[in-house]
Amino acid sequence: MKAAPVQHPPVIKLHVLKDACAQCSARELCLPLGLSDDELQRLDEIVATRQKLKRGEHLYRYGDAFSAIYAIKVGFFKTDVITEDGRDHVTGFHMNGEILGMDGISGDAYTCNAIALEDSEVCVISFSDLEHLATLIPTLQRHFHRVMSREIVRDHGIMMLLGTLRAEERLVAFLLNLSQRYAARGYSPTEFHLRATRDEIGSYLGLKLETVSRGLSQLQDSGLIVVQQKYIQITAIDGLKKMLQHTQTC
Amino acid sequence: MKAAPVQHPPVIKLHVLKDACAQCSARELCLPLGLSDDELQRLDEIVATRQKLKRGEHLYRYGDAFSAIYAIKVGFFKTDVITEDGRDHVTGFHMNGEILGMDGISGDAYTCNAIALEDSEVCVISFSDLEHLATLIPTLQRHFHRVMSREIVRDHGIMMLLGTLRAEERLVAFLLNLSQRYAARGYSPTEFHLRATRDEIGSYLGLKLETVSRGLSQLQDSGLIVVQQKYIQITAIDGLKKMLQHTQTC
DNA sequence: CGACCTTTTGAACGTATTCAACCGATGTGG
DNA sequence: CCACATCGGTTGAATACGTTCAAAAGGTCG
Repeated sequence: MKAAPVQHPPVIKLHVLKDACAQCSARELCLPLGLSDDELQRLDEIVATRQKLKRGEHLYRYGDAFSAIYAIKVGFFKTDVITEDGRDHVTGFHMNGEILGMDGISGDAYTCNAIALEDSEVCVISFSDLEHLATLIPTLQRHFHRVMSREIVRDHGIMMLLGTLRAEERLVAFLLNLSQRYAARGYSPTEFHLRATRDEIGSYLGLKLETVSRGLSQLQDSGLIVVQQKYIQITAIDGLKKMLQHTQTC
Repeated sequence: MKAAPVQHPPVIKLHVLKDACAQCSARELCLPLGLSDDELQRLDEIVATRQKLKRGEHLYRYGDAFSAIYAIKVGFFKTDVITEDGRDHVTGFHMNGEILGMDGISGDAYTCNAIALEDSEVCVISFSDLEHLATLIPTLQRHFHRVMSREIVRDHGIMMLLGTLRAEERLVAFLLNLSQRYAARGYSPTEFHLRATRDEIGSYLGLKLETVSRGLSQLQDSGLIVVQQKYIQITAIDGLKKMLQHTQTC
């Protein structure tokens, strides 16, 4: 709910340097991918502000005026949509290097809520600035299009999950997806903390929280994972993968 | 199961004029939206070819090299994704004015199949040409971003549908969505032909074809619609809408 | 006209949900 | 520091919903 920042060039130069894209650990997963040093610096210049959020805070809300997209620097977010009749549905979990807010472009207002599930920090990228810069740096334009396209492909995957998988398979797909994304960030692919509650996971997977809980217990009983509250350890990743390749019919 | 059609681009130049965006009935829903006459013409120039497809033919397949997006001029398409283990899932139904192929941008290959459900015609838009032109025409760039964003928002809506609605509610949402899109194209919002089979609708909605059939019969018995095979008449659109607003819990 | 595909409908079944009780972890204030 | 309240998670039993299996009717297209 802050007012749009006035256009002072940032005053604290030291922070800018240390926060710059070039120094960011998420660089290889984020917008700067593939840019030259020179181009990177020009992108840096339009990332006017960074914003910190405490656990539970909204980055933006459904209906807020759209003016920026956000790159997650550190932290973990969920996005959810709400229907007229009050039902809500988690549309995604998002970690560092990923871009939030692209849903807002089409109607000049965000169409979902983005909520930090742990203390987080994002880079605020003015969308009009980004579009302008994209006309000057083809690599940036192309990469931004890839990022949007990747979001579409991701959504198709979730639709498939929701449309064709059974409860336990959905959980497995969810865990493997997290595992892979943690791996891509240099974290352990077999050991991590869920930041989301069973209820949030259930909403994301189209299941009730009890079903999520039962599913996790069952995977543990099968010796594939170890669960302790939000702590997850994958003890047989191949076993999990096999559960998804397993053709049910015939 | 037909072999892919051989790649003759249509040779006939005279058609180009008559097929131009300015004359297209889908113009107001398509990429040209908001362009000046001059800009429109420049867009027209990069739409090198139009392509006709018979019912059942693939516009592109999963894995095909990506180089173009497609604007549907006339016709009706479905897109579906296929998993390693053979399950497939319909991710969308698409009508004139809508853009296909944006899933291919991120990985330089299409990630789903696009199949004509009736005889159709599309405009082939070279993506590199489009990106180039977008750097020159900010309105076009902005609008293309809106189109991609709209696709993301649409997908979120489907995820919500698949994650939270019951079988009959999914059907109602599906019918209302079609109704609204037909209305936007100047067709009757209360009377139309389904181009998809019960099986395809079921795949899209995460239901079995029998459930789709039963659901439609039930809506008919409730006096909300009339069904005759693929012909649908909505006799009480407010009644349908009420079914979605109805808060189930408390 | 006949073969095939799509759709409808019924009955039995299975999976996820609902309702409910309980447990454990976390956090707050006296 | 402990008692207590709260929130999140687990587990069981009954229920409901959609699926599966099956048969038959209705369309469509060669």
